[in-house]
Amino acid sequence: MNSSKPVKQHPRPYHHGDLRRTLIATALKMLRQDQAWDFTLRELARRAGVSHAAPYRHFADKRELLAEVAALGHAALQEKMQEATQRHPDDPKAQLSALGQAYVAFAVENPAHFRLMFGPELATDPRHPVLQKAADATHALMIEAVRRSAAAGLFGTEDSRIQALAAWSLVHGLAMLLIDNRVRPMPADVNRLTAAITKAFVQGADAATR
Amino acid sequence: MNSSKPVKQHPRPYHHGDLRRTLIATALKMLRQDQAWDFTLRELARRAGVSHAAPYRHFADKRELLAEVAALGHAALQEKMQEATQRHPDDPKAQLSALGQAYVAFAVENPAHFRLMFGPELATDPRHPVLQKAADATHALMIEAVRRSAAAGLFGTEDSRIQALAAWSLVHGLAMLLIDNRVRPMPADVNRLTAAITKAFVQGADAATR
DNA sequence: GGATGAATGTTGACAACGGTAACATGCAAC
DNA sequence: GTTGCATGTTACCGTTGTCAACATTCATCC
Repeated sequence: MNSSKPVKQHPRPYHHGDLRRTLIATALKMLRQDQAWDFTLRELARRAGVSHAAPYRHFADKRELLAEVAALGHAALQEKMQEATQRHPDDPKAQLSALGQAYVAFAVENPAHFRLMFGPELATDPRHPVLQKAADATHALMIEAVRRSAAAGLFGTEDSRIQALAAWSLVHGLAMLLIDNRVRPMPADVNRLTAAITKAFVQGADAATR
Repeated sequence: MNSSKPVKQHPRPYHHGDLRRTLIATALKMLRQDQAWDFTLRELARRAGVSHAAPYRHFADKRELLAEVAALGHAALQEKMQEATQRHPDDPKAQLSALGQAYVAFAVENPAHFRLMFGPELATDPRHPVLQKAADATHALMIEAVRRSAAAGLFGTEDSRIQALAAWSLVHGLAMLLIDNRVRPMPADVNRLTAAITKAFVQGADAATR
């Protein structure tokens, strides 16, 4: 019977209650929809249903919000990478290849998020340790995989840090070229293309050891 | 000898006279100085010594100006790439390696320009054919070099388009990771690092043919 | 050689943005 | 219940990209 007192339910909690999470979730949604990370903080607030100044109660500024979102992206990417390697428990070569494919696939599926994660707007300044740590963890996964391959005899005697950087560069560059529409027409079966390239890389490294 | 009539010389041509070129030149200067391409159109006008609306007499909007600047970057990069290949007239392997090094060196020396050239802000929309053509020409140089190497027996039987994409991805990714400070500490001798990686790639491809 | 029109530049306006400050509201603890 | 703190809102600031209206110069034709 509709008491006259405002119920503390869905309709309009005068204090949103969970804005921080909502803002991040909305930002993720906008990343997916607009394929661009340069949305407006005010637009974000609008979609979250709050005033344009509300976000500032939870984030110092726009960059801090974006950094957090980017860090989440790294977490998701890392998960995909680990999943890919675990699919080939005893085959370092296959692991490395699968890792690369997972990397590129993530970028192609989440282009805006990927660009945000690696873009210069957040990368160059040292003010966001959250993002820095997340990015380092991604890098570490790459290095680890190459180390395992090296231990299994791949890569010959080359410095494994350099080989790791080469592997990372290869997939990172491919991802960038693909999502920036630099490779046209964008191949329908990106997976096959990526597989071909990563396998060629591994094979080359393999052959070079002999 | 100094007629009283306003000479059409340096001091203050009430009509700047060569604004278009000046704007582009100033933009290039700001790219170099600020290491960022997101400067303000108004700031650009200020430095060029004109009012904030003057640029609109020469460019439809900011993106058009940026597209032109990016296209110039491609031209410069292509020059460096060609120069590098011509340094090794009869050695396709060395050519490919030198090309890659030139590519990365350009990126490291002109990070903001490089990011502008390949960034999504101008790449994804089809509205700037100038830039599109310039970028395609860069790509073509890459393909050409790989084709020559393939003709010389490198790469075995692999599809040369795929190998070209792999080579491009490698150097592009390395460039991106370097200028985004993803590889830390930024190695003082980037050239040695790049040389090691490109040579490893060529050697791998070479070994794979046998 | 003066009128005329196209280029080119300037001023002033607009909405939108990121960010801050002052004020309002609701929850929680004494 | 009062009181304090977290959280939300409104009002404001300076800046930006862009446009429209006005001003100035230059080339051209009678």
